[in-house]
Amino acid sequence: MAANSQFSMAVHVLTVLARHEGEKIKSEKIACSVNTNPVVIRRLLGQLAQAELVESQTGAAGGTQLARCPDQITLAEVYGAVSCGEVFALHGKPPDKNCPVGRNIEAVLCNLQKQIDRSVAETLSRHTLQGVLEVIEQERP
Amino acid sequence: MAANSQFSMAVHVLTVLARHEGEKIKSEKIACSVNTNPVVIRRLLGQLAQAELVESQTGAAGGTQLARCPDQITLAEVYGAVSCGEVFALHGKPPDKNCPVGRNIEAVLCNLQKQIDRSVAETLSRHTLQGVLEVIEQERP
DNA sequence: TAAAATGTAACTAAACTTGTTACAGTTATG
DNA sequence: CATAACTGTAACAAGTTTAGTTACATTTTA
Repeated sequence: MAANSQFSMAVHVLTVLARHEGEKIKSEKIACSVNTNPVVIRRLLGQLAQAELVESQTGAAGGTQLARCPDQITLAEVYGAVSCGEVFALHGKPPDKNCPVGRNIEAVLCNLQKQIDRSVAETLSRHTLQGVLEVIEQERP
Repeated sequence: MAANSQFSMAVHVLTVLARHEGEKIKSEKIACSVNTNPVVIRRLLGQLAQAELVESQTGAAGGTQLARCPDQITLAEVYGAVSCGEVFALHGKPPDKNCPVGRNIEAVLCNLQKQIDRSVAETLSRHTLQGVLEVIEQERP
């Protein structure tokens, strides 16, 4: 189970909201499409709300809707919102500082990590939620 | 603890080997620099050997050395060898196929995943072990 | 005031990574 | 040839993370 599919879920959730722009959607309805528990969805929506990608309303007749038009939400923002963390982890325990490699490798890896993060962000910023929605609508058999 | 630092460890291990080209290095010596257990290193070396990046010799006076020159080993190969898996995971449970989004979202995400993998590989292929080694040697105070 | 929704805390279960011990197999060397 | 010194690998424990679930306080509509 442990594999972090939050980004996948987030894109899914936002796409469902995008298909119903203007409407307020209940967490239970989204959960049904994602095939999970409504609480899992609400937790995820909390993160997306913090990133100001969605807006929720409590109370009866409450629900969630997009905070912006789908063509103004890039997948890079979504990725940043759910903060999947880094692509690879640095050393758990600190390396031996008596060894030249151990002393300097972390800086190298940290730099590498930043390059990869930028590269991933750049790739994702080329996609918008609108683009995803269009593929979905178009691919419907 | 659970965060997959195998790529970091692999780069570390290979850099240590690169610093001693031609010599056979014992897993215990590497483990000392990485600050972990020799068995962890040997497991990692097994993966690197399968990818033909290193060669090990058993028995007394055994050890491991690089299978190629450091300038002919890219970090993309290293990343591939330890197979950290994908940057994000697809859905755990399959989405609801009655919903248009649930029916088609996986294809979209899968495609996205491939794009990101390519992007990461492209970034990493710009770095060689030789390059890492030079930074390490140069940064020594 | 009651019903219906979100927000959130707490707990469980499953999966994964790392660390550790133990031991079989291999090889150099006295 | 016997021993010491390595690698390779299996098996297990411990810690962390994710997802799922239950429960309940809070908010809002009707």
